[in-house]
Amino acid sequence: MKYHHGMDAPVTILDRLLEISDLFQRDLAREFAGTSLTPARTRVLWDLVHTGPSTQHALATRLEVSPRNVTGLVDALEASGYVRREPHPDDRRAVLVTLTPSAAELMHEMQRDHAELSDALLGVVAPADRDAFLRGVGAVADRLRDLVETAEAGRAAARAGVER
Amino acid sequence: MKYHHGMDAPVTILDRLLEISDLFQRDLAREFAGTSLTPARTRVLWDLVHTGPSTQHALATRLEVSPRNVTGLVDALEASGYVRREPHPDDRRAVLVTLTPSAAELMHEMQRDHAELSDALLGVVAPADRDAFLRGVGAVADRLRDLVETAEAGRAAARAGVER
DNA sequence: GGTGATAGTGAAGTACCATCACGGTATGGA
DNA sequence: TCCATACCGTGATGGTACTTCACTATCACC
Repeated sequence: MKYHHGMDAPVTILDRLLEISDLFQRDLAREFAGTSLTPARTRVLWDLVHTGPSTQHALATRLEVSPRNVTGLVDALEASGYVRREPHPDDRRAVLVTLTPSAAELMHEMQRDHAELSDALLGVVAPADRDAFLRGVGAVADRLRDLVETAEAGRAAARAGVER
Repeated sequence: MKYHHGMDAPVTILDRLLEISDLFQRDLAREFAGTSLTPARTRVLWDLVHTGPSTQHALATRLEVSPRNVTGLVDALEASGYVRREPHPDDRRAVLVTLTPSAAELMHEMQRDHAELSDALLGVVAPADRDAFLRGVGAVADRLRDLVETAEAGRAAARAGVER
């Protein structure tokens, strides 16, 4: 009973939840293999179809990445014809990133597929279990969100106190 | 009713599941901020504590990445003192990647934390919902695994038929 | 003892992300 | 009106995570 590395821990719910996300991301990546779309670039398009034309700064804030990174992502998307940079009507510093019609079409299709997949997955849960399942997932998500939030707040406080 | 980009789609279960995974990964990243550990390198350690000393090739197979990539990850882990490369007893081409004692300790601690978190999350699900919740997560994971598997098999078949 | 697979790595390239420095623009006073 | 300051985007630079291709060293087998 020293190393017991062969003693595989049982598969926990957390493992299952992580596996689900992993499978989904793998599927998404496979879907766009061969195109110039990548997960990060798709995230940009996904945001744009939800919020409409946006400045790069706003995009960076919502996606929680650096503005510099957005520049690169938009560069790639623009080169492939998914988005256009248009001048901002009343701020000459900013640009408005807008989906091209074909990209908008693609993203709407993706939204439909996403909703369909979600329904299909819910469909495999036994009807009697469905409500409890939804409540459970919601409760876990809420709790985790809470945990991460306080952890980040704690770290931010520690940083403010100790550093600089 | 043309673009309705402001028309936010409702949050689906799939969204929730993805959010859970995202939160978890964010928490993990935050935990190792400041150290030389990163998600990919942690994955290597996680595998090693589960399976014991391993060749890089076996590691690459299990993690589903290229052997070349494993070289780089092990380089970094070795430089930071998490693993050692030891000669394989009966194959002079191969090396055995082994956890250093302190890294083994760290990973066992991580296993405990992981199990604890999993329990804590299950704990926030109402007791009456728990069984249905577990069945639901299992069913969804199984179905998704199935979907991804057949999708990949289909693509592999198409590639074999059309290409080269 | 040669031949073909196998283990690991160098070289080169892509994607994603960060920070820092800088130029252009907006904005709110003095 | 003019200036300080804050803000938008991007060039430069660098790190991590991944890939494929070419190459060496070794193994395994006949």
